[in-house]
Amino acid sequence: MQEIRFDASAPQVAAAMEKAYSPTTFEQHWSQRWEESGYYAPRGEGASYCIMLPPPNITGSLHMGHAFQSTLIDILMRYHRMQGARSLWQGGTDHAGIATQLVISNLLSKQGKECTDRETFLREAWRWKHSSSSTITRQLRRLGASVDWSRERFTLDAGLSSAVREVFVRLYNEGLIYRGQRLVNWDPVLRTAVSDLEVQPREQQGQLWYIRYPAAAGPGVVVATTRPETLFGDVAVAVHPQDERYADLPGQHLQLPLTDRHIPVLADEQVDREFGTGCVKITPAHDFNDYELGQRHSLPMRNIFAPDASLNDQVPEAYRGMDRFAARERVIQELSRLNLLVRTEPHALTLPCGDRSGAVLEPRLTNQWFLRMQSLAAPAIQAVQDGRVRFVPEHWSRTYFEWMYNIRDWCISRQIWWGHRIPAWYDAAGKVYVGHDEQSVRERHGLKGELRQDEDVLDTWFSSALWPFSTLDWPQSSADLQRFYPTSVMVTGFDIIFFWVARMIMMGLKLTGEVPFREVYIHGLVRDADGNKMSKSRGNIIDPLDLIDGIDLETLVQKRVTGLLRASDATRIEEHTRRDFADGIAAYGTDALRFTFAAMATHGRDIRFDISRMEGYHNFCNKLWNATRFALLMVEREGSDVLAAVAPAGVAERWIVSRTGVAIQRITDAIGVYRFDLAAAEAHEFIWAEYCDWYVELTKSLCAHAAVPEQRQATLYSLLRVLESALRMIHPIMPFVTEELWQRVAPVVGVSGASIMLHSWPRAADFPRDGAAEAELAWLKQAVGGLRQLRSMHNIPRSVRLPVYYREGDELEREWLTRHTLQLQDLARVAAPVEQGTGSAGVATALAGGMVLQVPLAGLLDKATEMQRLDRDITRHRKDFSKLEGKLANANFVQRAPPEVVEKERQRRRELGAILARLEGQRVEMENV
RNA sequence: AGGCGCGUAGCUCAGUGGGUAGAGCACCACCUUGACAUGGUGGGGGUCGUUGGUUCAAGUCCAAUCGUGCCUACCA
Repeated sequence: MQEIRFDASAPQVAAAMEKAYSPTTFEQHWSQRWEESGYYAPRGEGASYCIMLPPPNITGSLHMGHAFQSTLIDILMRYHRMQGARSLWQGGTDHAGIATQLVISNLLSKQGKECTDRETFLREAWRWKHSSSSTITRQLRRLGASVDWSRERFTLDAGLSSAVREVFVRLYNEGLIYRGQRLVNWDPVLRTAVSDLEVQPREQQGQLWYIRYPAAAGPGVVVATTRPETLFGDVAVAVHPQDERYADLPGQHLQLPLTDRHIPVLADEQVDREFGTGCVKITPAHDFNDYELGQRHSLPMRNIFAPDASLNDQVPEAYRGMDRFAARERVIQELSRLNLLVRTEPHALTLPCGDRSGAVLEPRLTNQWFLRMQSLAAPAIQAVQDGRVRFVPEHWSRTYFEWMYNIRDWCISRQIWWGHRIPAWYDAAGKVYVGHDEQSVRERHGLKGELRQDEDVLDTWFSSALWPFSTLDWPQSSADLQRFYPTSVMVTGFDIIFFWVARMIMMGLKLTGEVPFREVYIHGLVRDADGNKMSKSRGNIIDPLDLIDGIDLETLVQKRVTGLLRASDATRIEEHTRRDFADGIAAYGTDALRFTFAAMATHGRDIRFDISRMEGYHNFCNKLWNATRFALLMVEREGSDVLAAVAPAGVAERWIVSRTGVAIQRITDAIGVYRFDLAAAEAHEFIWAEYCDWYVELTKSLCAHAAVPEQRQATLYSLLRVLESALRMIHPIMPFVTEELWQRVAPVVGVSGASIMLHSWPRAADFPRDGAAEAELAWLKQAVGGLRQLRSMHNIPRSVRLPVYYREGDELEREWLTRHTLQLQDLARVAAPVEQGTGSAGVATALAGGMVLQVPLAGLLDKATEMQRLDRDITRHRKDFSKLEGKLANANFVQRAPPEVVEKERQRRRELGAILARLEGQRVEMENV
């Protein structure tokens, strides 16, 4: 589909451009156009390049982390697409079991619907999913994310669900999945088990209670505990076998307070003699350490909690049905009354909390499904060790190894409804059968009687771990699977190395025999300007779309203070918001946001989002916009086809071409090593500091003085040609503005194509390095800079042209002076022409290489100012010079440093010496004026 | 307790095989010049946390130390 939106030969193109960059006028247009035209789909026959979008949660809306990550992925996708790779960004969403079930339950209870059966709940859940799950994908489109939406997947899709069952069956048949009664982290609010990774440790100031357990005869012992209510689950008290204080205790029995039970004292090395009294109560059903100790000593397990962590019928009648925390109070009261509470002391402890519910978790003995990890981990460790999977930055592999070496079995069953139901069936006798579906189970095992499917669903991360291949039709060996798997790189935050990366590698290797991705690029986490994590409760969240579209202060305040968990936070949040965003947020546009993300994507782990930085990059967009407007205006003014240019390129053209090649190479290299910050910095530097500040300015001068139209055309051709390539080299970072401008620029230089995003990546080889031109321009810049400084320091108004004479300088420099005399006039406001000077009395000087540019004081310049300026320069140079002298006087340096380094320093000393001599001579003369 | 980071200009951060410390923002001065005041020109500002070591040479390598952050484990 060929589409030329602008006819560059029509004179109104540039004139029709808005004077100021205004992203809202075109961004959405292009994002729709690209998607409708199918540009996001893989194309061409190049090598495959594939990235899996870490599937966002269907409950979610786009936050800064998503926006940041998607920007980085999109930079990679657009870059590789332009490099000619057959590129696929596979997108989709995750059903997020617990999170979604929570959202929907809340929704239903708000509507007054109490949902007590699975079928109704799932019907509601799917209805909700269909109506609102596209929020985040819509938002991703606004970012310009070039995801191939035609292949969008959802973890509960039929195909992906079938893959999940297939994996479950295979791993079960191999004995890697097993069911058993184990102590697991139990969330009493959600009433489900969760895995170790879903536990959020939270520090809290608690208490340590010292409780006396009387012996049948004698005083008994004192134990220390942070959870007195669990004493009802006690089955023993343990001491260290070498603890002399209690040497005679093991074997004796104690009276368990508040009950009529007696429990034994036993000896175990696990006991820490230093802690508390050195006697520890053992509650195997409610503590992980006690559980292990219980196993060793074959102790009974007494489960005293119901699923909601209220006390069950294993406790004295008075406590039954009581909430665990109420029970704690009651236990303490009672013990105190019975004089069994010896003392209480404050104690800092870390409580395990559910990452979704926030509830304090209880270790609880339940039947769960587990995945054995040891044998899966070994090859996954190997894959990273031998480089089949490479972490960037490399040090994250340490974190990965650390976790993998100490891996524990994964509890994969959840007692909720929303998710992949476990494909296991029980017969009347409770015997379990695992298979794809009930039918196949019956056939395989010849079962006639009633079968009941397991009520549990799988942990969401179980299906996420399969995402790199389940989205590509695995277990079918599809063409896409062949082509795109293993995928190229996984882009994600360090917070989910374990959740995602590690499990994907294990599952990928186990089920496909291949790693799921060859590289893992770990990016930092976006924080606010003060380095705090962004969160609703802190009220420091920024919605990426507000940065794109803008938002006024009042709306922003409202947005931040509604829906808070604690209403008391509202005042503080409002205050901070009014302070930090006094004028609201301007509509900066997607490209400015993306450029900011790229610029911040260093290899550190915290990314502080600074809105002033974004404002600067929005200005950069404007700069680019206006540079293009200027270039097109120049072409229009010329009124002829710049392609007809026949004159050989001048030195300025050769220079900008050379610099363009360098910029392309640097950006290419930076993206290759995931240094988006360096790529952004290079683009910024090249476009602003080289193209705009120098080449555009030179163009004005060159065109104004061109003797023949052909010269002008040659200059303008380079102006446009370089711009066209510059647009391409920053397209991956800023897709919208580059497309909008490229559509206008490309036709002028004979580059055709439907879209910049389908065009090729610029090649450095097309912009050859030109050392001679670079040296010459460096000289010119130095000359201009010197004269400008002189003007500025002496406060000479712009309107006054400087009379300038030259002295010294070699033949080459005199040639350069002649060649650029007009540019010197225009850029440094020099009065033409620059003649050879006759003396040095009464002049201020600027140095350009070996040449001295003189400006007569003649009432223009102030002697005292000039003396000051000279002194400043002399001081600086002398400091450098003496440092160099010292270095070169050091025999060790001269002997041991590489000869080329020594030579370089000698050369520098010569130059510096010459400069210093001139400055000092100048100073003597100035003094005599 | 173990692991991993970070400490460079007022702020946010670069600094690539050791060889002249950089950018953006902020600040000061001047300038509405025909792409852009969302701009231009010039300028000020850092003994690179501290101490020691290796080296001819250390922001960079090594060790120690201080500060700070995160992760994992433990916490009766």
